[in-house]
Amino acid sequence: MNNSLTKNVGIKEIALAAGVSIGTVDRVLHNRGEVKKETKEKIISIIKDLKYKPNVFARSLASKKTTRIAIVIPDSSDNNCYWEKPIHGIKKAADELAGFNVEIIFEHFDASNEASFKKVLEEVCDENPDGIVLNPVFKSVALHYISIFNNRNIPYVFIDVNIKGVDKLGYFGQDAEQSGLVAAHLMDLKLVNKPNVLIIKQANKKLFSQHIESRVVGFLKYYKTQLKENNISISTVEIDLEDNREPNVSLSKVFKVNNSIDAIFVPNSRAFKVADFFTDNNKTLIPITGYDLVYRNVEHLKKGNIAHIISQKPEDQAYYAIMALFDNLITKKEVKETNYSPIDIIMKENINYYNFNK
Amino acid sequence: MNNSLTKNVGIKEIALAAGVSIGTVDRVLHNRGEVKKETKEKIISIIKDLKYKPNVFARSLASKKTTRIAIVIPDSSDNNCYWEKPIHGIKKAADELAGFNVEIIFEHFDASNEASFKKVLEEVCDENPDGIVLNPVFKSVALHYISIFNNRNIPYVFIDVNIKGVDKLGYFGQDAEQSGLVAAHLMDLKLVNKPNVLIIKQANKKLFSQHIESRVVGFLKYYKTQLKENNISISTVEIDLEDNREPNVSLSKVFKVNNSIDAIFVPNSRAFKVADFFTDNNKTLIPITGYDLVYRNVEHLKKGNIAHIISQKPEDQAYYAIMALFDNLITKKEVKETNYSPIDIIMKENINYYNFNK
DNA sequence: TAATTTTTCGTTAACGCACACGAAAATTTA
DNA sequence: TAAATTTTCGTGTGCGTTAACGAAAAATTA
Repeated sequence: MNNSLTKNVGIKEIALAAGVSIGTVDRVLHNRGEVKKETKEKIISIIKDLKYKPNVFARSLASKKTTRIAIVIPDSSDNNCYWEKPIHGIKKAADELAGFNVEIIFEHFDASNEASFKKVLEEVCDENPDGIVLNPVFKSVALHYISIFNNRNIPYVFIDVNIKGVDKLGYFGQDAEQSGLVAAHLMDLKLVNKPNVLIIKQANKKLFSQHIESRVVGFLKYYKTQLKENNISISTVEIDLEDNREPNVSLSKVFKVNNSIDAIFVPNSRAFKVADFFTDNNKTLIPITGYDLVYRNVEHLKKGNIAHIISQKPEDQAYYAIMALFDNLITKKEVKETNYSPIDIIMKENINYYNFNK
Repeated sequence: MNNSLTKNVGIKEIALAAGVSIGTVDRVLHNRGEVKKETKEKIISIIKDLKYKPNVFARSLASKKTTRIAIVIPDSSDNNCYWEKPIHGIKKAADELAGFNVEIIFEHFDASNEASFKKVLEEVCDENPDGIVLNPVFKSVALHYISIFNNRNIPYVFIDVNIKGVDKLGYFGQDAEQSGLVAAHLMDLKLVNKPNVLIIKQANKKLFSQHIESRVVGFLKYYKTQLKENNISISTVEIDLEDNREPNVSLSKVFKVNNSIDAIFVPNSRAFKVADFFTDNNKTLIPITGYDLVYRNVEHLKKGNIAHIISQKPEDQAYYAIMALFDNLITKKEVKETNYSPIDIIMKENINYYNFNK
C-alpha cells in the first residue's frame, strides 16, 4: 500500500545530470526551441533514463494556461429527455476539475438534425480545444471532423455511441446488443406458455440509431441462443414516438388486430409513452420493459406500470469520459479503448438506489 | 458550465481581510495555537464568509506531513472471500491519493473472533491516525473504541455495517432490508403456483450479523406487502456454511423430508456452496438467489447454476468511504450521513459488465 | 518602573514547475 | 578586427501553502 520509495526526479535533477540549468530543461520539455541540438538530445535521453514524471501539482500551480475540453452532445427535448442525464455527470466532473485550470466548453445540437450537428462541430473546430468528448450520432459528418481533429492532434473520446476503426482515445457507453439480451431474459423470467411479445421500434427514419437497433438484435438473439425461438412469438411495430398522437393511434390498431399480447419491449427511452397508453385508456397492464431512468419512466416504474428499466448510467459515462480525457491530457495516462458501463436492471424495489440526480 | 468566476480566495485574501499576515491565518487553519482568541474567531468567520477552499496542489507541494487513514476490515478467508473485494477499491483510492501525501494504514481482523477485532482497534489507537474507515461488526467493542475516537477528535466512517446514533461522519453500504425485497421480487418473477422457497441461514452464532438478518427480513416483507403471503410457502434451515461438511449434510436431510423445493435464497456470499451441492450430487438445479460477486459465485452464475446474485459494489464502498474521509480531512467537506450503494441485480447476461477487478 | 517571561504575530524560505528577462556565447556583417 | 546579430542559455520571480525563526506586544515578575 506504500507509495514508491524512490524520490521523484524533478527538472532539477535532470538539469544537474545534463550540466545545464533548469531553464534549459524546461525549454526542451515544452519544446519551445532556443536549445542547441546536441544539448537538447542529451537532455531528452536523460529525461527518459531518469523516467521523469512531471509533478502535476507543481505544474498546475505554476501554469496559468487552462486546458479546454469541449463536450458535444444532443440537447434534451421533451421527446428525448435522456440527454438531461449526462449533464449531471458533466457538472460533477467540472466541479472536481475546478482548480485544475480546466474549462469545459459545452456544445449541444439537435439530435434530429444533421446540419445542426455539423454546425456545432464547426464551432468546436474554431474553439480549438485541447480535447473533445463527442457523441457521434451522424457518422459521416463525424468522420469528416474526426480527421481534422487527428490532423491537429486533438484527442477525443466517444460517448454513448461508438465508431470503430478511428483513432479515438476511447469509448464510454453501453454494450447495446448485450443490454437487449438482458431485457429478453427479464421478460423470459416473467412469461410462460409461448407468450406474444411486441417490440416497438422508432419509425422516424431521421432518428435512426445503430445503438438502438443493436438492442433489438440482442433481444432477438437471446431467444435464439437459448433455443427458445419456438417458445415465443415476437411481433414488431414501427411507431413514431415523436408524434404527439402516438403511440395511441398505432397501438389501438395493433390491439384491435391482436388482443393477446403478453409483454412489450421498448428499446428506447420512451417506454413511459407506452405506459401512458395503458393508464390513459384504462387498459389492463401488461409487462413493459424499457430503457433509461428518465423522469416519466421512473414515475411509471414506481407505480408498477413499467416492469423493468435497463439503465446505462449516463451520468457516469459523461463523468468518466471527461475525467479520462483530462488525465490523458495532463499525465498522458492511457485511456482504455472500450469502457462499457454496467447494464443496470431497475425494478420498483431498487429504483431509489439508482435515481441519483438531484 | 463555467467554473466560478470569482477567483479562488487564498490565505492571502483572508489575511488581507482580517488585517493580519498569512502566517496567522495559517496558524488558525491548522489550529496550532499562538493566536489571540479574538483574532482567531475573526479569521474563522472570514474563512467561512469567503468560502475558502485550500489549494490542494499548493498544499501537498508545501506540506511535508502526511495524512494517515486507517482501514479496519475483516481479512478474507476461504469461507469469507467477500472481503477480497474492497481491497481493490482501497488500492484504487491509494493510487489516486498517491502524491497527496496520504498513507493508508491497512488493518484486518478475524471476522469470527471478537478478540481479534479488539486487538486491531487497540493498534489503531496506538497509531493515532487522522481518520478511520471501519467495519464495525462487533457492536459493543466498536462502541468502546468509538468513544475514544470521539475524544481524540478522530473522524471515522462505517463501511458495510452501520451503527446508528453515534457521531460517525457517514455510512457506506447497502440498504440490506431493501436488498432482500429485491431478491424476493426476482424469485417471484420466476416462480408460479404457490412455490416452496427455502431460506438458508447461517447457523454459527459467532457469525451473527444484523446485516444479513435484515436481508431475510426484507425478503419476507416482500410477500407481505405484496399480499402474497398465502401464495407461497417459505421454510428456513440453519446451516453452518463455515463447516466443510456443509451444506451437504443438512441439505441432504432437508431434501429427504421435502423434495418439492422450488427455489433457494442464500442471504450471504456463500451461495456457491449450495450450487456445489447440486452440481456435485447431480441433482436437478433449482433457482438459487445469492449475494456478492465472489469468484465462485461468478463461476456458477456464468454456468447458469445460480440464477441471480445481488451485488453491492464492495470496491466502490471502500473507495468512496476513503475518498469522502480524505476530502473531509482536507477540505472539511461534509460527508453525507447515509451513502447507500446500488442494489445491483446480476444475471448471466450482465455479469461481465460488473465483474471488474482485474 | 525595569526586567523578564509569555503570548501573539510577521517575515521568509522552501515545495517543483513555468516563463519572462536579460546575459553570454556563437555567428554574421561591416 | 570590431560591431551588430542571432543563437543559446542561466537567473529570478511567482503560483498558494507550510512551517521555522525571530521580533513585537502583552503580561508577569521583581
